[in-house]
Amino acid sequence: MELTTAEENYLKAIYHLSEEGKKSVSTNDIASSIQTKPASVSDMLRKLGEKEVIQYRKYYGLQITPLGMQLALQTIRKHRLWEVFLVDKLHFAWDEVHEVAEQLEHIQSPLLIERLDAYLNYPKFDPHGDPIPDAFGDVRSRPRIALQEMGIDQSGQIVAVKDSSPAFLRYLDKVGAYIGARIKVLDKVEFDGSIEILVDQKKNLFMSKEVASNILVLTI
Amino acid sequence: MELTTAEENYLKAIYHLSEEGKKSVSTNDIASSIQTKPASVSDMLRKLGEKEVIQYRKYYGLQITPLGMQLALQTIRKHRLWEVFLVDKLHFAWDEVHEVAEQLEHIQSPLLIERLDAYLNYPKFDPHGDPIPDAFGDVRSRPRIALQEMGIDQSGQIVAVKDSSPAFLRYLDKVGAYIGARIKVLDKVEFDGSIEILVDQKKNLFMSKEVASNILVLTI
DNA sequence: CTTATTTTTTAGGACTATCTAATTTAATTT
DNA sequence: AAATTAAATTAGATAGTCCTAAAAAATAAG
Repeated sequence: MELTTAEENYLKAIYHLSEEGKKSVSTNDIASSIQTKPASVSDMLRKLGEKEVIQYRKYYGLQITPLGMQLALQTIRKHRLWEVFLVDKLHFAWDEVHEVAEQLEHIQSPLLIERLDAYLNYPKFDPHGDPIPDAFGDVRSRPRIALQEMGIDQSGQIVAVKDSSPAFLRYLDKVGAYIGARIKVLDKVEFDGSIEILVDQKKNLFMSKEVASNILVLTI
Repeated sequence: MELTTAEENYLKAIYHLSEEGKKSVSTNDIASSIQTKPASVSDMLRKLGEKEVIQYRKYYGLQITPLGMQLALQTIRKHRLWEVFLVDKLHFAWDEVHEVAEQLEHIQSPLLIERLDAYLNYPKFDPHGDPIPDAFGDVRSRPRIALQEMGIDQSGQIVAVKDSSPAFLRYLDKVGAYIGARIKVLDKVEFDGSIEILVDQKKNLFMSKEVASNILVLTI
């Protein structure tokens, strides 16, 4: 089954909104997440329903089907592999990759993705720490908690951020709290919720609770 | 100035047909080179004329403008850089790259192409031996002659093929007459026009005149 | 130098994806 | 429960790209 670029973008948006734990995905949510008008979304939902990648009853809402899930994960896989390529090989910065990956993810060539995956050494996470689905769409996402939730003396590895705005990513880069960094909680201040961590066994870092709650850690 | 994917494809086809030495490029030529109908071509020519990438007078023919040339060369640059990437880094075979490069060439990101160029070490030729225009659209194409035209004892380097059909490329690969191979003409048979060459100073190879006239050599 | 043929263009339609404005349905408030 | 508000959908346009069939222009043939 073949989807157009627009259909892939809608389906990806639907998948992401579904994953965010929301009980149901609204037309307006989709419209604002892909910067289009609700009327366009209604049109597309009907089409996606006909293609059976979502189950859709008008006015009642939608549900992504297993087929739709599979297809969305393939697109996400491609997006994240390209991000790894851009950062690891072409030395793009975290906050420069998204727009280009949005284009690259629509290139149709199973062989290309297979080879790219091998070339990048079968990465499991993208530069933002999000897991890369495998060729079958399986995501082995290890349980992650917010840095804010960790206890004193607990150790872990930074694997993702919730807020991936360029400003936030640049801040993290500056202080050395990059994806993959090993950290240990040294102290937590009850009063303001701030936290002190040790990064890579050498650098002490203070963080406000706002920052710490945006950083996801894989605990050891 | 921004062109759509379809416009880029038409312009590229026009550029290539113009380069083939034909005095003028016909609507039918364009139609068959991009596998579409003449009616669609007429439509598009009007649009390309309005965008001033070609000079177009209906029924009289067209001429590519300096602007159009510049844009076509940028697309060709991207196409060929991607081909180098696919072959050098992802180990695609010569005859597997074209279709994928056709898609990749339309990705819009000047930074991406700049970085890709650097990553590939600023290649001057693509895997078929065709020259890669630089960022300004300049092509420094060295004079090349058909292997068939070389004299006995003359040396050179294979830089391109005229006929790049998969079958022909596979044949070349098999006999070791790859792009970049250094060769020397050992003998030429008057009778049938066949030629004997030494490849990489170690392998003797006999070629019919049909094959030899399809191989382009940069003489030393 | 007319007629026939080929080439090219136009006319009109289909399909995708988008929009604004109007309408319909659902949810909320009083 | 009726009225109001919010959300979602449909109607009707527009723009891009392609098509088939018909018409117009240029070229070739008799």
